[in-house]
Amino acid sequence: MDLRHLRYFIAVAEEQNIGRAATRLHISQPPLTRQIQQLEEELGVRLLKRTPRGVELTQAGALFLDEARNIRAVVEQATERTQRAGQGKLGRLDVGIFGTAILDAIPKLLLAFRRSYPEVKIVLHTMNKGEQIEALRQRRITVGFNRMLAPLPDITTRLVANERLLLAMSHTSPLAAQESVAFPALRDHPLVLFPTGARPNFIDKVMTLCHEAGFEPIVSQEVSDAITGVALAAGGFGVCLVPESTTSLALPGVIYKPLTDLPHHAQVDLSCIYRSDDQSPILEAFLGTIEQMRSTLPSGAALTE
Amino acid sequence: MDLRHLRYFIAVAEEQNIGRAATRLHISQPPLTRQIQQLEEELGVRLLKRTPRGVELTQAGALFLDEARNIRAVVEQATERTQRAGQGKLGRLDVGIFGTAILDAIPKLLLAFRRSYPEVKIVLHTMNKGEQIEALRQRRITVGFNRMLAPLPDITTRLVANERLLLAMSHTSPLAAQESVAFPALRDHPLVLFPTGARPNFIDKVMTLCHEAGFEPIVSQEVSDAITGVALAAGGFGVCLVPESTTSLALPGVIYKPLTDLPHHAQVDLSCIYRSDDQSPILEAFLGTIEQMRSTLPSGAALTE
DNA sequence: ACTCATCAATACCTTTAAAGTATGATCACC
DNA sequence: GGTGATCATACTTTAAAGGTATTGATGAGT
Repeated sequence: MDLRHLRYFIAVAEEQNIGRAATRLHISQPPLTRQIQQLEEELGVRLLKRTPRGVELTQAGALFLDEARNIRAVVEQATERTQRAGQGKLGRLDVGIFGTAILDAIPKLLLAFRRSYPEVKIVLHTMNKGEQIEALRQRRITVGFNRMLAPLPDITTRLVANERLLLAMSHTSPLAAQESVAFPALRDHPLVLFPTGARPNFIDKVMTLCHEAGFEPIVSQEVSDAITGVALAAGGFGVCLVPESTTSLALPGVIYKPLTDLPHHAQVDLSCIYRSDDQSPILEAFLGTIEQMRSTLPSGAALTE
Repeated sequence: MDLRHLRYFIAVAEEQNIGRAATRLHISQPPLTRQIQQLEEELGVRLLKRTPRGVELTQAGALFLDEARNIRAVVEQATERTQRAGQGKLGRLDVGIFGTAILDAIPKLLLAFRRSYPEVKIVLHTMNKGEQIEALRQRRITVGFNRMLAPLPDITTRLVANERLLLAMSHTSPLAAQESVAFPALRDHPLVLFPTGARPNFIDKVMTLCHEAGFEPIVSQEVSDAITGVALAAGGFGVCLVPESTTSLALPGVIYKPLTDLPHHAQVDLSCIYRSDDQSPILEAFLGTIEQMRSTLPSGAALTE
């Protein structure tokens, strides 16, 4: 049986006349007669009763007419859904994010994407840098977000935003009175650093900046993530260098101060990563959304990749 | 798009390899490649990613695989249901019955049919003789039950049962003391007759029997149906001749007595009627059930049609 | 009762498209 | 850098759908 048989049968059933149905189908009458005979033979069921004025449906034929119309609708829907999936409009996007990536840029991006592609289900997976790479390779996620990614052959990195560094501290800190803080002044203040974990990381970056400024920092504590770092700073453990987006994290007693006397490269990137060979239209769509969002993301617009 | 395309695509998706899928489908590899390309082109969607080791599904392909399997299942079910309908095992049987046909034979028949064909929905329509003929011609019912049907060219009549006549009366009736009643004795007793309506009817039959026995009956009352007739008899309006199956109607104060001295043809038929040109397998099945039930129906077994 | 009109079915031919054969291109894997 | 596996392409064969002409059946109208 063929979809053609169904189409033909529906036409014949609706016209109650093989000749008229043939005209409607833009074929001649004899082949239509044969196709219907074929269908009846294959099913082993008489679908039509031939009368001198045309044909009429048997009970089985009436039932099959319903079924045929249903099948036609199911096929149409399947086609349409598949086409939407092929255009990246329908499906699922698994995103790997790190703990504090939930701040600022990424929610904005995901909301913008969801607005454009409401039928794509976004699933978030919290995982660290190494886990993201692993998950990308195993296709458990389609895209990941992270900072300071080392280049890899099979994973493409794409800069989403570049953020300035700020200093988080307790409002009781001796630096709290200043409008801004000169970076070299940090030589005399204990630092809370994060994140521990896969290298290179933000701790390495801060250490390098200090060395470039000609001092060895006093490390008060190394912690796993930004939230813990800011919390310790609030508790008086020291000051904590953070990416600008972290200011969304308004813990009680925490204040953020801009830094001066920093080199131009003293910024921290936020990038997304995906498999280099991934052709998925949903990924395409997501990267397109990032492109459109660039101007609204911190510094991103001003930077080349 | 064709069901063949779906079948082929499912095989390819399952084998993840066009060559192997071709083997499984008992065709060679190139036509299969082409059919898949055709499918992709028609949908405008890339369903497979070609790799050196075979093929793998894209997201859209994975979705289409689900859809294709679903369509296949829907088509299979449609086929099966249609075939059952063609065998009279699935569908609907509209039956016309008269008021007191609900007694005895007809319920037995309907129950037996439902046991053999549980997926045929039986719909009962209470209507009199004329309405049944009309409803048959308009296809609102497939089969009707009635008594004393005049032959018609487009309606076939088939005897289901032949019932003896009994006499219904009040337990206070002067005839109540006898074990049985000789028919000619009715000349002195007022009769309740039924049914009024389309001729020939049971009233005509009773009148003829009286005339044949050499008397003009005293007609106490003519009523529309057996229930009313028996009820009036119970109320003392007279005695009432009824078909044997009416004894299922145990109204308070009613007793039934056998009749003697009656000619052999003093029986009343119960027949079913259907359109002579009706080839419906459900009707076939129902007539088959009647055939099987004959021996258990009153006198039916002993009679030719 | 007979003819005509209508419609489905059949016979036979044409055209389209699916299946087969042979071969080429690509890429991992030794 | 060959070798084997896999998909794609070119070309031929075959099967099946479609077209034309005609027949057969049946009911309506004269």
